[in-house]
This record gives sequence, C-alpha cells and structure tokens, in this order.
Amino acid sequence: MASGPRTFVEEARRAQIVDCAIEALATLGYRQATMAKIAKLAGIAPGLISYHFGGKDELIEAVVAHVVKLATDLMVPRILAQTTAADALRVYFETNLEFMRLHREPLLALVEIVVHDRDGPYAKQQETALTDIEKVLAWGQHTGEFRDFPLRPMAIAIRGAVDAVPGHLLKDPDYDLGGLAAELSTIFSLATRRAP
Amino acid sequence: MASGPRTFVEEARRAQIVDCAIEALATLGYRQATMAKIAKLAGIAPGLISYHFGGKDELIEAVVAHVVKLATDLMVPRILAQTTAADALRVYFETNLEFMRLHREPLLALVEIVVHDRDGPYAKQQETALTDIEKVLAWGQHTGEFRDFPLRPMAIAIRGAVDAVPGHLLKDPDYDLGGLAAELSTIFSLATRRAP
Amino acid sequence: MASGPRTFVEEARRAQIVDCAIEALATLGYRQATMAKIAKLAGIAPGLISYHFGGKDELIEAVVAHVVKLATDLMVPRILAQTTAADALRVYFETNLEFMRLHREPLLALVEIVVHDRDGPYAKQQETALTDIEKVLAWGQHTGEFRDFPLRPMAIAIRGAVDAVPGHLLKDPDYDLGGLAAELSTIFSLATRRAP
Amino acid sequence: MASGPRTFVEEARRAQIVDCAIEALATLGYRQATMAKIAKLAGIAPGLISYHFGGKDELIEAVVAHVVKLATDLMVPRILAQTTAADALRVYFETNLEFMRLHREPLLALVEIVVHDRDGPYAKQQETALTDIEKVLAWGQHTGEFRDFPLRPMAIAIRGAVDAVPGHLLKDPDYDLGGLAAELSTIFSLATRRAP
DNA sequence: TATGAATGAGCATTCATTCAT
DNA sequence: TATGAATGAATGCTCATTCAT
Repeated sequence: MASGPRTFVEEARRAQIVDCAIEALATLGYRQATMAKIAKLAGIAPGLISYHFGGKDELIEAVVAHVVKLATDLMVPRILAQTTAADALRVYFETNLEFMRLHREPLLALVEIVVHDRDGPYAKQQETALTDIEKVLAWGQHTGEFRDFPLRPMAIAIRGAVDAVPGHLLKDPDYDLGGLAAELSTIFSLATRRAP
Repeated sequence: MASGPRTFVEEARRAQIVDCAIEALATLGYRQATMAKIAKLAGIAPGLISYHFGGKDELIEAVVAHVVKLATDLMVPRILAQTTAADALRVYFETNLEFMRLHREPLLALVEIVVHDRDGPYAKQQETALTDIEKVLAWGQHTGEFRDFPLRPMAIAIRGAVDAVPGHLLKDPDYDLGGLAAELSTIFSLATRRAP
Repeated sequence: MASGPRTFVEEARRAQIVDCAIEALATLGYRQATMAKIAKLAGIAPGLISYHFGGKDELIEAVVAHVVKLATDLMVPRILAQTTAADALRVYFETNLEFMRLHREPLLALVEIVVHDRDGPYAKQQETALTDIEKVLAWGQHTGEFRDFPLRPMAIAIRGAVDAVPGHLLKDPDYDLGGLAAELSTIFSLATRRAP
Repeated sequence: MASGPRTFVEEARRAQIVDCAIEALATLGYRQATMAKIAKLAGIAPGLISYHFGGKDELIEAVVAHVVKLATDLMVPRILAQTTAADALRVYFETNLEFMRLHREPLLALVEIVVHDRDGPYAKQQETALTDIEKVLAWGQHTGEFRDFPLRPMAIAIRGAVDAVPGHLLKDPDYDLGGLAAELSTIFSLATRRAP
C-alpha cells in the first residue's frame, strides 16, 4: 500500500469505508466499531479495509481528517469573513453548533475517537483548536474589543464549552442548538469584552 | 460476592487494588488498563481481583465511587460554606482545580472511565454535575447577584470549562492550576453577574 | 454470524468441526471436549470455531442437529413403513440399536450433550421422544393389538431401555446389538400385547 | 489427612459437608455445584472441604457412597424379604420409586454425578446394579416363575426403566410414583412370566 | 483489487486447591 | 481443626491482521 497517487476508484473506496466507519462509530460506539462491523456496513471483506488503509489506526486517522475537513470547510470561511473579533467569536460558536446540527454522525464519530484514543492523531488537533481560538482572542485584544486576559484559560473555557455540547446532545438529541449557540455567544461576549 | 461485612485484610486489599486500578487507568488509559495489568501492578494474581470485586465492572464502579468520594469530600463542604452565590461559583472552580492538583491520578482515572463507558454508571453523574451547578446559578439569580440567563447553557459552559482542564493537564502537566482557577472564576463572574 | 447462504468451503469446515466435536465428545467426554481440544483435533486455531459457529453453544446445537438428523433419517422411514403397531414397535428397537451400531461416536456425543446440558435444547427432544413412542402405543391400542395400559409409564420404560444401551455399550463395546434389539422387542411385545 | 479412624467430630463434619454437597448438586446441577458454593451452604471455608476429603473427587465419592447406602438400606431388606422372584421384582420397582419419593435430593445428586463423571466411582456401581437384577431374574427362572430369556437384556431394560424415572421427575415433580411403580411392575411381570 | 477463511494474541472469568495464620 | 486470601491453569471468546486464491 504505497502512499503514492491514488486512482479514482481507490479514492471512492476509501471514501466509502470512511463513511461506514463514521456510521459505525456514531451508532455503535468505539468499542463495537470493529473492522468486521465496518466492513459489513460497507458490504466488503474485512481484509479490504486493511488493504486500503494499512490498518485500523490509519483508518481512524482518515476519519479524523475527513471530519476535521468537513468542519473546517464549514466554519473557517464564515469565521474569517467577520470584520471584528467579537463577531468572529460569535460566529465561532454559531458555526460549531451548526456543524453539530448538520453533521451529527461525523461529529459523534470524532468524539468517540478523540475520547478513546488518548494518544491518537487528534492530540495535535486539540492543540490546534486552542491556538485557533487564541488567534481570535489576540485579534480582539489587539483591536481593543476585548479586555486584557491571558489567552490560554479563555481558550480552554471556550473550547470546553463547545466540547461539552456533543455529550449533552447524546442525552437530549432535540436540544435547541441555535439557542445554545446564542447563549454561549453571550456568555463569552460578556467574559471577553472590554469592561464598559 | 455478597457485600457483607468485610475484614480488615480484605478492605486493605480492595483499597490496594482500587489504587492500582487508578494508576493503571491514569497512566495506561482505559483500554490498556486490563485486569492482568492491574494485577501485575498490585503484584497479585489476576483472579484475585475477581475474587474481591466479582468482576471488572464492579472494580470500575468501586474506582468511581472512591474518586467521587474523594472529590466530594474536598469540594462540597467548602462550596457550601460560602454565603454568596458568586463566592460559591468562585470556590467551585477553585476546589475543582485544587482536586485536580492534589489527586491527579484519581482524576485522570475517573475521566478515562466516564469517557469510555458511554452507558456506565457515570451517566447520571454527569447530569448530577450539571444540576448542581444550576442550583448555584439559580441561587445567584434569586439573590439578584446574577443576571437573568437560562440555566442549562451556562451550566454546560461552566462544566465544559472544568472538564477541559484534565485534557489540557495531560499535555502540560505543570500548568498553573491556581492561576487557571482564578481566570475561570473571572470569566464566569463576568458572564453571570448582573450588568453594572 | 448471520446464517446466510454458506460457501462450499465454509460448509466443509463446519462439517469437519462438527465431526471433530463429535469425536472429542465421544472419546473425551463433555467436560474435556473444550474448544481448544476440538480445534486441535481439527488442526485449526481455536478462534476459527467461534468464527464459523459464533460460540460453543451454537456448535453444540449444530452437533445435536447433525446427529438427530442422522438418527431420524435412518429410523423414521423404516418405522413409518410398518403396517402394524407391533411391527412399528419392533422396528423402533431395531432401528435405534442399528443406529447405535452404525454411528456409535455420534450417538455417544449426543448422549454426552443431552445428559450435561440440563436446560439445553435437548429438553424438548426428550419429551418429543416420549410422545413419539406414545403415538405408536396409542395406535396399537386403537387397533386392538395392544392391551389397555397408561401410555406414559410404558413409554418411559421403552425409552429408558433404549437409553440404557449406550451406557452399556461404553463398558462392553462388542456387545451383540442385534441380539439385544431382538430381546427388547420380545420384552415389550409381551408387555404390550393384548393378553391371549 | 490419614484415612485412619475418625473422631466423632470429624464424622459429623463430613456428614454435614456431604449433605450440603447433595443439596448443591440437586438444586444447582453438577457444574454449578462448586466447592465454594458447597462450602457456603455449609457455612464453612472452602479449604475445609479439601481438608476433610482431600479433594473434590473424594467428596463426590463420599456422596455416591452415602446415597447408595441410603438406597441399599431402604431397598435390599425389603427385596430379600420376598419369597418369590416375582414378588422380589415387584418390590424392586416399588422400593426404587419409594426411594425416589423419600430421598429426592440425594437421588438427583447421584444422577448428576453418574451422568457427569463418566469415569467416576459410579461405573462399578452400574455393573453391580445390573448383576443384582440378574440374580433376581435367575432366581425366577430357577423356580420356574419366569420364562427363559437371556438375563442381560432384561436387566438392561429393567434398570433402564428405573433410571428413566428421575429425568421424568425433573420435568414433572408431582408425577404419581406409586402408580408408575405399579405399571412398571406389571410391564415386567408380563415380560418375564412363564407364558400361560 | 477483492475475498473471506484463518490466525494468534489478548481478554475477563471460574475454580479446585494451597497455605500462612 | 478451621479460616479465607491467594494462586495458577484453563475456558470461551473477540478482533485486527494476514494470505492464498
């Protein structure tokens, strides 16, 4: 399985397998999402997954990359389109929760992975997520929109709030994500703004 | 194993096994924390764990109970001692992070368990954690300390911020938890207070 | 393992495993007939049995089904071909013991299973065996060949006599089964016939 | 654990353990009748059984001896008191089923053992049971009460009929054993008597 | 490319037995 | 005599991975 250029057919297979892995992870949970179950969902032989991905670790990695790209494509342009840091932060919450609404299965799959593979490929992802938030915060401090506060704690709080949503979603799938996004916006708007 | 009265020796063994389970969970992660590994850590035969706990499920349950008690004993009295909701919320962050500082391994073990056993005995624990926060928030709204906001989103944000700390701690074990507690206090003080 | 259509190779493996399970049960007894021993007999890895049968229970079930079919195919047509109840009863003994002669290992395996899994799938089998005999007896009473007697005790005696043979066979493998069948026929002919 | 003369206390302990083993075997079945369960029933430590009996095998042996003695004491005198072979055969059935009625638990325990420990201490017991029956049959043939028939097949049938009763008893505990004894008597009276 | 039969290591658990007290 | 904690081998089972076809 050389990691060279891939044919169209191979890409299609990989995409199909990733989709089925996501479905398995989201509906069955990490432990039950075995190669055999994923292969069955895809209607292919178990060995074919190893053939295309080299092993389970690489498949998981591919799933992470896929979901992260899904999220990034949805969120980043809309965040970057904002002209103030405050707006960017608001849209950060909005797009994050919008993503959860639109792509619940990929989200849940990602959560399963992040939570189970403690030393998996997500680790750097977590750090990236924090520094991305910190960029927005630094921007707001630079423009004077935001008060002076250490970046990391605020980033941890923001990311923690967002990460808490999927767990809540599992128990209450019909929770109003739009309303929640608005509230989180308000909370961190109050927490970040330069005091009046 | 009937849960009858236990001898001193048995109680000591159980405590030792729980400690080793915590160490295994914290250092190896949930998946690698097998009965064999825990037994090896304790320097005993694997079957002895089943002898004392009946099975892995009960061991995990005992670990959860132990850590929850550890946390509760540390946090609850200090929180209840506060006379204002704002203070209670501040102490909530302080004691949570103080617990993480004093009992890092038990904390990490608990996180591993909570996060992996999606349908385990922790589920109600999570909900309890949220409603406990909501009680403090409702108190502050009642006394007029806090502004008017829906309880659940704020509770999710607060709990999310706290839950984000252990993950951060894994990558940066020397992070200043006291400073972090102070910042989180400030953040949610600003977010909850009645606007000036 | 969904019980979908099976390939030729799989069917062959299953048959081989069933055969080895029969051999293990017959020669080693129920307790020693472990998955590992059966696998060793078959020259395969232990896990492969679970792969093909899902678990030990299903393997046992398959063995029972196989042996019962073997016995049924041999006995039922010949019994049903009789025109009198007395002949049917005679042929019942003859075919039962003929089966024991031709298929000693499968017989012994079945006995091991039936006798050990007190609450297994054999239970109804036992009752079926009795009611089958009772049908023949009722037939003979209806035609006037047989005297009037309660069906169940006679059925118990007949079935008991047949079931006693395998145990005897274990200690005296060369016992004359043909002669034994003739004697049992005579015994129950005398016991059932309308008194002269 | 020298097998020398035993103290009174030791005999009492052994008897208690045998009783509890019988209860465990009869109510839980062979596989569930572990040393630990038997010890729990007796209210003693598991190791004490090994201390008194040397091991499980010897305990089982002791149970068999105890139950056989129970049966023998009940049956043999009454059978020997008969003055004709026909009466002896009748009383054989009566006392066998009487034993089953009076000592159901010991009976069921014995059946469990006989059936599970294929090569246990019961083997010779089985043969003894057959030759005992054959003695009665030979007596009847000698006095002219019984017709001429080979002893072994008749003994097998008789013993088989008796052995079939416990299995039936498990499914229908209230079955009329007195009536069943009478019917079995009749059946084998007809089968053995010199033709009129 | 694709199959699916096969492997082998690892899992939790059970249980007769042992042994220091 | 008696305890009960402790052992160690064995059991059925799961699953990622391999490999001949």
